[in-house]
Amino acid sequence: MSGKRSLIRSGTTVDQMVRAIADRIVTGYLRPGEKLDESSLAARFEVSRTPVREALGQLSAIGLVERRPNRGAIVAMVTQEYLASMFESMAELEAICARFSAERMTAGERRSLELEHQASARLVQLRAEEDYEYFNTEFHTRLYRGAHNTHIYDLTVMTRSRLAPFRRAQFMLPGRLAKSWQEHDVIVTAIMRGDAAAAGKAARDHVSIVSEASAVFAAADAEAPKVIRSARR
Amino acid sequence: MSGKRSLIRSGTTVDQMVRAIADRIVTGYLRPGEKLDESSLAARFEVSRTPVREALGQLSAIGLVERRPNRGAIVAMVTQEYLASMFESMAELEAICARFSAERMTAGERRSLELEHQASARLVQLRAEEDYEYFNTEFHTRLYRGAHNTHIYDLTVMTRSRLAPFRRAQFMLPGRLAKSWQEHDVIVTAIMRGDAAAAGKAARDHVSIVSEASAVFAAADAEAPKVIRSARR
DNA sequence: TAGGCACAAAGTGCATGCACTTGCCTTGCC
DNA sequence: GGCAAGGCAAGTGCATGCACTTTGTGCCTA
Repeated sequence: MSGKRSLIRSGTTVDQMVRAIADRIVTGYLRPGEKLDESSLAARFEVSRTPVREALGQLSAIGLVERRPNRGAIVAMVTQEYLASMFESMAELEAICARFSAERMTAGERRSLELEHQASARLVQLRAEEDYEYFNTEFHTRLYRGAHNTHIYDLTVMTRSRLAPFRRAQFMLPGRLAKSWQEHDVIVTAIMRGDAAAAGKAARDHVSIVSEASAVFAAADAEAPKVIRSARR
Repeated sequence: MSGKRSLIRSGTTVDQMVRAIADRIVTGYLRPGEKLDESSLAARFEVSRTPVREALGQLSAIGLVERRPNRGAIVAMVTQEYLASMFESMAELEAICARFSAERMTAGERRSLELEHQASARLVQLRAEEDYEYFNTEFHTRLYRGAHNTHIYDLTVMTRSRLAPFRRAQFMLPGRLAKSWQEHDVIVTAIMRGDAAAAGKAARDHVSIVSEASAVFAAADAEAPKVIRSARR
């Protein structure tokens, strides 16, 4: 085993496990409440239980998984109340980022924000949900970076990843694509004007709307946390 | 060894290690840059390296320690730039908490906030830095809780603990005690009025001032990250 | 039939051991 | 005397093993 590993490995084994498991949680492949069995995960990724345990520990430290002593780990289940608090926080964090972005983005950042935003209009016309989803993520990341505050960036990205499992399919709601673009447009305009207050408010409103759109799915998820033992390799 | 442990243990061994190490970091007993040797820590706490490793992993996940693959762990060193970003985030987070507190605190929460605040005036007159420090922490925690948003609470507490090593001795600056109380007073008054905007602004300003006060010490710390191997038991 | 008791199986928690990496120090060479 | 190569000690990374906890299941009893 020792020899084979080095071919696959990029960081340490533990890091890989953290990324692998986090990715499956964030993308919704592993669902809230689902059991995370150490031995199965170890077998699945062809490592021993030790790095799996460490990975689960780290994931629980950042809140993506929940660990009950002697009773194993599950993908973090989130109460409706805590979920709401995360959405609200997200709105506030994005508001801060937008505000700071309006004040601090460099000319280059502003330009590419605007360009990309205009380019994405096409995706809306084409109703290209998948592609727009990708662009949407990029757009928000630009805001986070534009705030020029690394810690806010960290907090925001962290919160977003914890929310990710609950905001899948937000663009499936009819007309959501176009509305999203228009809301982005308000934010971009405010930032280009350097109007911090307006940018903040627009960003907060935007997220609030997304929250409500997502809440539907979140509720559905919470009701039926099907426990599917991941079997395939 | 196996038998003896159970006497001491409260949570799992790993949890204890996390708390123990985090505590030493937050209180400044372990200083930024200081080396965290797995074997020494294991010996010191009379456990094997495994739980120590897991604890270090978790602490690195939340940013309190830094891990270099194959090269051990150190107490997280923070660049001046990142430190500044944390202080700025803190100001924004506290502003959010204060705003929400003004809107959402229950009558009981408002009452006890005000009472405790008034009571602390005595500590200022007595120049009881230590006691005031404790009260100060309580005061801010009340704000975080008063926001009635668990996730914001988590983010804020987390950021505060990461800042803790750098804000020691903030009340040693002459006159800081009285000024701090007055700033709190502005916040309390705004909250009692239910004036969210004013409360937010007052909280932000308050933290900004603390940041500047702390920055002095932070800078001093960063210059001389003495590596002291913790020896006592 | 319901309630509990004991035992078994599964799975977690930690200790230990070994391979590997890193940094330092020595040795030999120019 | 300076410098590179090689070897050594210290320390990390992961695998494995064993003890302990939890949970499920069958059997016994009232």
